[in-house]
Amino acid sequence: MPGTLTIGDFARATHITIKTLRRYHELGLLQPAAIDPSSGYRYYSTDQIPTAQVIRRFRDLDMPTREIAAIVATTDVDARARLIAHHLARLEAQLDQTRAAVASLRRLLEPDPPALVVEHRAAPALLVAAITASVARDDVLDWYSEAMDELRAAVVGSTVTGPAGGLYDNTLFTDDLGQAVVYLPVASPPTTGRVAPFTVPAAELAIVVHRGPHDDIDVTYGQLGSYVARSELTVAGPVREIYLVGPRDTSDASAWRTEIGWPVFRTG
Amino acid sequence: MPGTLTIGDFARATHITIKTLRRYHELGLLQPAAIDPSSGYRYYSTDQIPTAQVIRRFRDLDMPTREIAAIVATTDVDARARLIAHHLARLEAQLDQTRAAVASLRRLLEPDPPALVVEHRAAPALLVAAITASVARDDVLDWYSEAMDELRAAVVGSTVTGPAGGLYDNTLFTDDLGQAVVYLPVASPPTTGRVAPFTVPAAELAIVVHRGPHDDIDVTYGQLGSYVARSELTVAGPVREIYLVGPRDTSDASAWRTEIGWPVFRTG
DNA sequence: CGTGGACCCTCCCCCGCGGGGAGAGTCCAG
DNA sequence: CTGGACTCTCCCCGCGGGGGAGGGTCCACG
Repeated sequence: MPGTLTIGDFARATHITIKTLRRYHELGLLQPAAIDPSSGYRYYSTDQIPTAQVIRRFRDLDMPTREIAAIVATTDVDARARLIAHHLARLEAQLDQTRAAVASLRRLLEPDPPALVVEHRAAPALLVAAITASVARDDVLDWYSEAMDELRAAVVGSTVTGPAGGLYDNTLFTDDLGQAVVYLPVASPPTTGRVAPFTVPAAELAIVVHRGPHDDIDVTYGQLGSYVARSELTVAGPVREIYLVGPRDTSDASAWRTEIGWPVFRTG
Repeated sequence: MPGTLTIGDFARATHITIKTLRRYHELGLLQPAAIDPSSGYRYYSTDQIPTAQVIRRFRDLDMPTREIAAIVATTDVDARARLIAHHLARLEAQLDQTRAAVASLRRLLEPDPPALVVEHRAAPALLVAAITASVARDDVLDWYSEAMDELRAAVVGSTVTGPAGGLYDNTLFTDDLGQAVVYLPVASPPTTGRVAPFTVPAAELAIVVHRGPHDDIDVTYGQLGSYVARSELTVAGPVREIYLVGPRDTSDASAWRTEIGWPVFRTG
């Protein structure tokens, strides 16, 4: 039959491996035009070559096969454009992340360990307006900025009595999933949507201030952690962060200040 | 013991999951400072925190764990720098590839199918200086440029009687691995290093010329493949490419011309 | 000093995307 | 008709990581 290709011919025409073509078939990404019911042989049409090439391009861009399947299955031009745009946005984000990782690696390799100043403080209980949720670690940043927007919107009119902060469950770091709280201290916390009054409990804290963007914050965490271990202290409860200076205050990321508070009590 | 952390403490201090720390241990990437022989408990030293953070940075940059292991195990600064530079080069290449894929995707989605001109030609046998090897598809580009440099060096003094070319086994496209030949036609082919005389066999060819950089070359292959299928022809032997205009001739990639020759014979 | 709850252990299965290879069936030109 | 090229399915492997079961360990509090 003219215009019909065996899987090998199709592989030659598209530069896609036979193995991969078979997988694309079973994933529903690229259905052969015909399958011989007795032999199971796959036969492709020449019309499918352009589709296969589009698939190849998207795979080169690391788009997940499920999304590619959605795109090639969609005839609606707008929906298709939306899917592609979504993926391109993800690529952008990934590029940014790579750039950030490179930069912070450079900083890390600089033989310039800044002095570590750990402060101990007995923090009293604090009444705040808060949003609480169970979050995965990868989602924390997105979740945080959304929640903080909602918080700011909920407290307009009230007097904000201090910098914003957050409490992060230990399991967030050990298991990539845990409770997280973001809060704003206000005189009389409202109850709106996800926003609810909350009392940050009193605690004995070991505190260190992280300077600069958060790409490096694990380094500061590490310093604090090693201080705590050396001082024979033990962790008691969720880690606290207080955002003394943040993106809302200045666009100069190197001026940001984040207080990290580790609830401790003396052991042994 | 001060300065000693359980795996959970270490996870909190480094922001690396317990699961991942255990994997890094069994991969030999990050050995715990001590292991309780009776309980199997892993204990880490605070000194290991910076190492762990370096590992995390490199993983963020998608460096394979084996390479990271090599880096953290090496005390030789130069060797370490070489390893890092190597990975940065790989990241660069990856960025280029992404850019190319995006560009060619855009071209592909433009509804602008250029006219396809397929020529038939009975190519006579041709004596050439050639390098032959079994190559994986991912390595073809690197292999090609190395081999071509070696060829050019081997034929200085001889008269080059035509454009460079290559022969590519079908299994290169169906299985990602196959024989590849690159050649330069010269009057009297030398034998030096990998370079040896070779006779490109006579063949009946279906020929199409690909215009522009090779990012899109699979599209031209697809057009030729679908022509061959519609014409009830069948493939007989390795695909041939002839580099009429290439990077050596002009840096304007859109001016490049590559002849693709598909050995065919009439079927049925 | 006992005990409960938090913590840690190993082991196995899962994901996506792809490759290697065995063993058997199919296709088709000479 | 036959042989060699082609194709089929099935299972295992790689990477880097996650989920969860089942069971042992640690230690502060009562």
